[in-house]
Amino acid sequence: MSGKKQNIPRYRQVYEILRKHITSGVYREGDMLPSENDLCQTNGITRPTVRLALDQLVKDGFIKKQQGKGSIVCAQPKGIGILSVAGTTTAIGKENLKTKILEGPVIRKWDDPFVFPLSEVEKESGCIYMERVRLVNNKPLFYDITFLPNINLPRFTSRTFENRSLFDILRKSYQVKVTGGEQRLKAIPAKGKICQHLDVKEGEPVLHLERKINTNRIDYSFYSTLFCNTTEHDLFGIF
Amino acid sequence: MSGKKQNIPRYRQVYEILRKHITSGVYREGDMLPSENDLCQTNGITRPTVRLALDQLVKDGFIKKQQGKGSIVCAQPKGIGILSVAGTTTAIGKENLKTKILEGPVIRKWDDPFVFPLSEVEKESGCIYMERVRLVNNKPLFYDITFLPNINLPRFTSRTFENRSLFDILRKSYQVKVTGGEQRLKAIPAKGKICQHLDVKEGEPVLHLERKINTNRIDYSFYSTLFCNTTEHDLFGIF
DNA sequence: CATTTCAGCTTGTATTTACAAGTAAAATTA
DNA sequence: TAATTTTACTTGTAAATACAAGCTGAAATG
Repeated sequence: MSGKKQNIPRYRQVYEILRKHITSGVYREGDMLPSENDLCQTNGITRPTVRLALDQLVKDGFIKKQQGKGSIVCAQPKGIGILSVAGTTTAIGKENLKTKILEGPVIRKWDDPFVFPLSEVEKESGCIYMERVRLVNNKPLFYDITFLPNINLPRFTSRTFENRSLFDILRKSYQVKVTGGEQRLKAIPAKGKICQHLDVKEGEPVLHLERKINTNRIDYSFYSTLFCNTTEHDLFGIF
Repeated sequence: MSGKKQNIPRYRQVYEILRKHITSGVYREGDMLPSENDLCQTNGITRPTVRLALDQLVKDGFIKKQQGKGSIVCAQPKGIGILSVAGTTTAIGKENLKTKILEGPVIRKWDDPFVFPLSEVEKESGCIYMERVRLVNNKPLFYDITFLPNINLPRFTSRTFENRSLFDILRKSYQVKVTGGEQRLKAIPAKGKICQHLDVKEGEPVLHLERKINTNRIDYSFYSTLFCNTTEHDLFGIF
């Protein structure tokens, strides 16, 4: 036997297949996807199941649907897809992205007060703290401070994060999948560490995001404070 | 008879009812919604239909679901929900929001080049141009420039927009519903008209959004350039 | 009494079936 | 030929049904 027999839903499997076909160029911008009935036959499933897969693709911006015609493949966004669900790494592609660790991961107390309300369990457990800088073409783009509740993440602080995706590590080593979250953002003048890490002048406008990121573990969320230099790249999102 | 007999899908009706119950406080943060089977009985529909309504509520951030337990009502965001689908008006509530028209709506040519690629039809038709300022508690928050393709919107330029929601007018008078869109954002230093309209100092950081907004009319999108003073309010979004 | 088992609830996934509504091209009609 | 109608496709909405999987509390067990 090859791998462990997982129990991934059929609609999820079909979603992954179609997504791969789109990102790898089997279907290109403007192309029609096979009709829902075709996809039923091809994959041996029924229409409601196919539609679950397609709904997800619509939500992620890969296709748009038109009644009476079909599913049309969309252009892939060129910006930085930080606003949609997916880590930074998948959003810009691994080629030009480097991750530098500035601090941590270390276990420490939460900031008090913290930007988002914390449960008692979270407060007691303390947090895993990490500071990173993401560079695109060797220029600093994100200055990212991550806070993870120190709950059931054995040996986390001794792992290597340099040039690795946090989301990937969480998913593959701890079965923690990101399902969504909330964010608030504003434009602020750069100062202090932000200037230093993003290589911008004092007072220069930078984007400031505060994100709460939810996972498949009920009541397990983690938090990220993010500063972004948007002079060269925009942030991109669909809604 | 009261109004015209419209043909709104059942799942959409149920969505509107539940949404109203949540926003008006019938259900409060942390409350459980009735179970899916209860909602079936109450509304005389079946589970797949109920689930369509609930899916939409999840997407909009009103509830979160947990297998084995139920649907839990979420806290309503306090920021400005500009990043999710819905106009600014519904996002902050009508109470404190005023809209001031600075210019238009007038029919004119598109900017060339335009931020988003335009189809030939859009280019030929010209655009309806409008500049507005949104004030919260009488302080300017958004400076909004709207571009609508001049296609099949009779008498649009002679309508009154002062203190009215553009999304509402489009939906009620032209049956144009917003279905989603894409946006790119960055932090920029304020200058010129932006300083003037948002009442901020030259060089002060403001948020700059470029949005393409899709509708239920196929191939009908409109565009919005938005500057936001985020010193007092953040922008809020879920993903 | 403490622990385990189980029954009854919840949401998640999936099938099958049916018809409505929108699109486009073929077939018919003037 | 040109305009109209039909037909055959597409996606959208909806019902009825079934079982899996997760949660909770009551009943049975040690």
